[in-house]
Amino acid sequence: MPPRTARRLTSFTSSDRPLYDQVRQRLIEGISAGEWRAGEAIPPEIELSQSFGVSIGTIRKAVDALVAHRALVRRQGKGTFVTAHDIGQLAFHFFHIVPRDGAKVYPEVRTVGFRRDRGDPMSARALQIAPHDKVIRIRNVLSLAGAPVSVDDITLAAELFRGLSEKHFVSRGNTIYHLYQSRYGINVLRTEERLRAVLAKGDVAQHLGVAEGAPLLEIRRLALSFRDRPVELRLSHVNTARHEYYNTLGKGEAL
Amino acid sequence: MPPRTARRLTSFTSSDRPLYDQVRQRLIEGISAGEWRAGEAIPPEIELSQSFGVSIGTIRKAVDALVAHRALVRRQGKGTFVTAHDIGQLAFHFFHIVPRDGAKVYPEVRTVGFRRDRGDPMSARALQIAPHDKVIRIRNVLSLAGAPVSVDDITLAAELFRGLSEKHFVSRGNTIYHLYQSRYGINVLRTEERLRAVLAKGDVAQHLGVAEGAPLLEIRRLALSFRDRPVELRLSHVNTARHEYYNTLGKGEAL
DNA sequence: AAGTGGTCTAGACCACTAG
DNA sequence: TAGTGGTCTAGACCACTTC
Repeated sequence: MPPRTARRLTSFTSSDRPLYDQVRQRLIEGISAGEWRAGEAIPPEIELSQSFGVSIGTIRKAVDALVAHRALVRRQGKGTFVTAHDIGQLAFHFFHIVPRDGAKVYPEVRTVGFRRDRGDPMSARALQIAPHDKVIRIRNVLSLAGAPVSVDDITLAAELFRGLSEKHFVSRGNTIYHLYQSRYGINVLRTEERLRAVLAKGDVAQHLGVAEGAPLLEIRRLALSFRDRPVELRLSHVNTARHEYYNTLGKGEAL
Repeated sequence: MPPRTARRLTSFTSSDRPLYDQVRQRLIEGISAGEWRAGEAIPPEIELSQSFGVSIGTIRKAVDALVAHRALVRRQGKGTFVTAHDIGQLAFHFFHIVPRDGAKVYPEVRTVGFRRDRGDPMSARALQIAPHDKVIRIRNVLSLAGAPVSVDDITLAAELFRGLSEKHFVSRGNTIYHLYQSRYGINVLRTEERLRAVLAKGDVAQHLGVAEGAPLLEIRRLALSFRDRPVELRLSHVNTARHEYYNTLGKGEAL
């Protein structure tokens, strides 16, 4: 066996980071750059192993990390694919409003507002854009089993979503993230959410069909892509009379 | 090299589950049974490898899964330890109330109620005990920076926590889970939480120092141990005027 | 120096998918 | 049958901790 140091230098410049970490980084770059798009397969492990000049075990360790982050999915006998935010269980990964009794249902989305605007200081800071850069503001009303449950006010950096228009929001389901991915190549990987209880008022109360002063769950969500790049800011007001926000901390599966 | 099948039979009865899965299961059993207690080290990998009759790589894969679930922590050069729910970052893993502006602070806990009772149907079902089995009910008031923020009503199966008394709750911090672990050998691994917005009333409002009808965040939390065994049911009412519930979905670290 | 976990390799064989 | 990911092994060497 040739000395490892020599081989490492053929593919990677010297670095103190582990090899699998560098491979992981390269895969991320390939996905971000659109080299492999959502739903497409990345090259087979053996091929990656050869082109990167590392062992298959190292490739597997790099891929493992990306699978854990839901950036990739493995399918035995078929290949390893870039995660697609299609309708399906994955759509629920970032949608946590469930009926207090029954089972999960797909939400119906109705877009009631769409306009271009200048960013306010709060949004701009969250989205990491300049204070008065252009933004797109969308208001959606989400219904479950026919009844309105949540009013979502979405803010996007116009820079990232050129050419976005109201007609793109006719699709079924909560998969705006699928739209981001298929049309703009932006993969939402994780979100940060801040929840509070507030009192209903104004048009939000009207949309939800509740009285002013009714208790609502307020959710401020920031959606992030690779390298924690901010993608979307969303302010939701949820009527929790018949629904609730369900969350599981620690790995979801039992040990 | 001897055939793998022969070796496998020396340690494991025939099974279609992967070896690393069986090793993982055995480690879980050892921890649950108190063979290695919280904060203690499990045997070194090479020793496990020999006693289980599998390769070190297989041991590592089994341990990896337990580390991902926070049941174990690795410390290079020292060993692999059963996770201890001591004061520290781990205490925050299940505590998600943060100031809306400032940084995280340790909550001060004051126990204002402790009594033995019979389970109501709801609690009994969640804790998986018979409808009228004995339970322990505790009420804690959590304060951050001196101001009361949350009223927690905790229900425990008396069967699991024999001899528990009010005086055990004098400790600082949110680490009731440390008490469960050190005194009863029960490791809380994950929680399920259901959040709603409600209106303040009665003694809860008084404890929090808010008017009746103020919006509060209600959290119903079920804490689970190995094999999803229910440990604790907790009903919290949080004043989110100056604090909020912070949650991150998808792996917490950036890619 | 001894002992621990962390990284990496090379290769065998199994399980699943597709033509 | 060929190609993919999934499991498992055996062993080398590195990085860190402790004595």
